[in-house]
Amino acid sequence: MTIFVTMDKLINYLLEFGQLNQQQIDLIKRKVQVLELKKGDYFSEAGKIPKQVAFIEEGIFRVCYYNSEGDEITKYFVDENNFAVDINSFNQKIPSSEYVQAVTDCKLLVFSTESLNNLSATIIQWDGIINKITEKALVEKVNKLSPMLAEDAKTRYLSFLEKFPNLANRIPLSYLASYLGITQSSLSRIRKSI
Amino acid sequence: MTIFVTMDKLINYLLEFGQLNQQQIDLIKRKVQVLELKKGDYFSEAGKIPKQVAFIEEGIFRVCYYNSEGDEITKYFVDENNFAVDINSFNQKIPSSEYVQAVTDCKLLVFSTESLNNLSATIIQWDGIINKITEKALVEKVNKLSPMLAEDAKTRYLSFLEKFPNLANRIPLSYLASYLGITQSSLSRIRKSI
DNA sequence: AATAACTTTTGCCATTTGGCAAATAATGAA
DNA sequence: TTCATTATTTGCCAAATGGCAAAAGTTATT
Repeated sequence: MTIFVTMDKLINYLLEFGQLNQQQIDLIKRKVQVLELKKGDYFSEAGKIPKQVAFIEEGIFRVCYYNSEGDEITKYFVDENNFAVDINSFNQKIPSSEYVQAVTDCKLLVFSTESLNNLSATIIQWDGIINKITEKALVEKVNKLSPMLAEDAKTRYLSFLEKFPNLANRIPLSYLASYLGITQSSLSRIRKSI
Repeated sequence: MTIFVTMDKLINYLLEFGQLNQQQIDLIKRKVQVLELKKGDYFSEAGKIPKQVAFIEEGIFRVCYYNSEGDEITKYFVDENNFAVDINSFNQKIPSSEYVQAVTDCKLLVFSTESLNNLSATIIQWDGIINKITEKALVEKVNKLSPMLAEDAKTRYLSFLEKFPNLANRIPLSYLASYLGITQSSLSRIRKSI
């Protein structure tokens, strides 16, 4: 007996980027593993779980690193209905200095490296779909980051609220501040001033 | 008689991302068009030249847009030995609000859309190579932009100098300032303070 | 309910950056 | 060379942000 899991969100997401027949969809579903993480858990970190790709059904991730001054920087957030792309997997020689953490409780659909290789070999459109997804995710990141540099702190916060109306209140102030490139106290004051 | 153009930089660049035999290399060379732009010329702008992909043999591009306040923002620079990726070509429905300008005199190798389609259909590795190049370029952009947010203006400038030691003195102050997200006068003062 | 641990707000002041306009320097064209 | 144009620097002051530490507020645990 197979446990019934719809994975609708994932399949619909993939179908935005290419066509798949029912047989292929079923194969994809079989290659996916359900994973739940609690708030604060690490998805990717020293050894624990090998680098894999996760589709976030519910919850928020953040991708972080420590800069040269030792401050923890939140590079970006990844929310529902998106893949957590390991941005450095293209740079495979250098071990990633980044880690990925669940900001809220998360429900994930995880592809292992083997599954990905298998799907790539079996489904002719797979690589194309994954490439489109990756590129779109990266372009979005650039398009989010770039205008932030020209904005002052308040505008950055307001833009963030506009783009992610339902994210700000689920993220600790400190994470958001480090993403926006301002201090906690400044963000607190900015929030007050609105 | 064929004009002899080596295109070494381009070919070597492509070979970093995948293997190509001599026949394929010759085909690629035939599909490429040499284009020279003068400082200040636009590579991509309202209609003039249809969106194409350029490999920069010599010179510097900048990709710009106007933000909601009407300020001209330099989103990023593209320098020698890189492709000028039209970041919004993946978003084809929306006409790009960005334009691409030569910051210095430039020597380019240009692929038209037809050439790209043709190469894609003829050379089996082509799409894979292009995807790798695109992803690498985008990842680099994210990795450059992200830390800038956490830095103050002076540090941003110093980081820029470190990463592009031979770029700063070839770019007008105003372009660099808008890339760094600071005003001209601030950048001028910062430069003085060093 | 009480405690501890953590998160957010606040106060105080120094520093950084911006806005604006004028002065100076550099560049290009005649 | 000289003039016009453009780019850069500077002065002045206001506004924004940071640094640090204490206070207030939250949350989780016992």
